[in-house]
Amino acid sequence: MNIFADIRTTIIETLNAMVAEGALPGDLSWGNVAVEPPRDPAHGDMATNAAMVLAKPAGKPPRVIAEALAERLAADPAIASAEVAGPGFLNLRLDPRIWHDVVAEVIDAGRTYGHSGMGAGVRVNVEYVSANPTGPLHVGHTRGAVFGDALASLLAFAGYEVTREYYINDGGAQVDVLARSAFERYREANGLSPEIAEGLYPGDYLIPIGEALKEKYGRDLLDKPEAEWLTQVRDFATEAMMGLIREDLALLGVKMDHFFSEKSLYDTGLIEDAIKELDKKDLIYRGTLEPPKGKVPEDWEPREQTLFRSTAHGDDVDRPIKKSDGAWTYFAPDIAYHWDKVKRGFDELIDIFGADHGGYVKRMNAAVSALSDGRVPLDIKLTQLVKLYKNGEPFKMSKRAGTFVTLRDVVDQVGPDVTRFVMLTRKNDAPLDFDFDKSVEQSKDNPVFYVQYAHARIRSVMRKAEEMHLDWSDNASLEDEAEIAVAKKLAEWPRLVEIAARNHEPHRVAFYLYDLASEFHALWNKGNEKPELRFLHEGDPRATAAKIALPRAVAVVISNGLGILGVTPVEEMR
RNA sequence: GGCCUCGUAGCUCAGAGGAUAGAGCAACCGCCUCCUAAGCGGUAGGUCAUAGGUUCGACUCCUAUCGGGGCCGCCA
Repeated sequence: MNIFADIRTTIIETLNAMVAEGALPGDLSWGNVAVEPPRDPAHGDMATNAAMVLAKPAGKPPRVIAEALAERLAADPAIASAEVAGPGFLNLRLDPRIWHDVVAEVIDAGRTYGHSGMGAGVRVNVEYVSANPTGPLHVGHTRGAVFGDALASLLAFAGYEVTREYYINDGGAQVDVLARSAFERYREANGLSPEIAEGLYPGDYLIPIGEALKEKYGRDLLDKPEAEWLTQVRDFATEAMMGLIREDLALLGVKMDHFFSEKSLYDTGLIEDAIKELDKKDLIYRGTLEPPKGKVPEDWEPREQTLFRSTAHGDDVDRPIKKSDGAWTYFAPDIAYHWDKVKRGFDELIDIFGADHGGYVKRMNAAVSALSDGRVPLDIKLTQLVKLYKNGEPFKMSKRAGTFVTLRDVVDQVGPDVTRFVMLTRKNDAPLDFDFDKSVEQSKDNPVFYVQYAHARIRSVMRKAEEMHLDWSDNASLEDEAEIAVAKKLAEWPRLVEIAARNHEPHRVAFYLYDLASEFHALWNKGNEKPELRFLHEGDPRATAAKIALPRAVAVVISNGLGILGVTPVEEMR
């Protein structure tokens, strides 16, 4: 039940009736007709802009249309009143019964309240994290992981068929570097001193890998030339790193449906296939790029390369897909990977990139557009930097000094729930300040606890109600405006889910939960002044059952919302 | 130089083209013999960076400018 959608349907039906009667011309489109909560509650329960958007195409003044619409809508039993206001808004007041229906519906639907049909039959692939398998995940990856995971859950909640996917960059030069770094640790394990040359990965996390290599190979590899051990060590180290990464993801509660190996693309010839596919569309050619404008790299010299005509699909310049030595560029397997996604039949693709990969958005969009002939939309969401603080002071990180903060560091210190919630209380494309101390602070300064606290309060009350052995009722007693306000907020949930899903913006869920918790806390405190508004009424199971329905419904929605964010709703906070 | 992104209260941030732009923090004033005060109510705080444009209507869309951040052939 989405009362905004329901009322919109009523309005559309009424408009169609007006067309049938000749009160409106027949060639109108209802696409821009919106029904939304009014900013000012004094304006009623919901408002529609129908008269204003139809005024011009219908050739009638907005207020004339609004009056006619109002008259008809007022006849609907669900609508208590319809008033024309301002430039042509139609403010609707609903039959108060509707709020009782909402509460009953929430309790009845439980975990499914807010589920939407908007994604029915739509297969969407969400690719996120996709960190190089060369070390543990760090803070930046954490944000992408949380964001992608919440977005995937949100889309699933909205009815989409979602696949969560991780692209393993195990085919490029960086895993060779990993192998060489691991080999030094292997030498170290065998009592030799490691030579961590410039460019190798210095991190301690490779020491156990060196030990494991010694365990497996003894001293056999020590005197062999690189060519003889590189592949084995690389595969071994890559697999170990992916094991590490899976553990990190598990710490955060992130589950992937599918890990896709870049290396597998080389083995299957999919890259050649993908490029052939582009070639068929006349999008591959040999050519020389213009030097970049402005600052020209010192060693720049014109070279003939194999290029993808990405400008034909909205990119700024064509992109090389082969290096001058004939090897594929990084972009080529990416094209193949996305082609594979298209071939697997996804209707929509979503990629989560770090902001530093923003320069790749246009070329990836061009590739998917070309490979799917524009049929499959690709939405690339960029997650901005996370700035770490400790008690208000910037927390310095240095890769060189080895003091970069890992996902594990963060989760160990503040826990997965806080990590997730904090990272979702900001739009993905806005930089995020993350303060280790403030994020675990148990105060209203901290939205996580504010929302959790609302849930805990409700559960506490419900436990006490259990002891009264009452007949749980779905029929809520809603008299006070504070109660109605909470019920109205609950009614907005299905609409919020659709908006958040459509925009690929899970942070809206976090902000909604904060608002809902706020309405709830206000109602709770009103019980101090007006004891009749309390949820528990000692010796009166009937009154208790009626009053407790509303908070029960709130707990359901908070639980559902936190579920999307991947945060555990707590039973108790003491 | 080009592209992307951001610019909203002192601070941190919300805001599907809709009405008088909203929260939290900080400041000030109140509320616990009462279901969890980790809470609530109130006061104060604004040229939505700037200038144009699109239209019934712009914080929102377009153009230009200013400012912060990111990226910019054969690295990933």
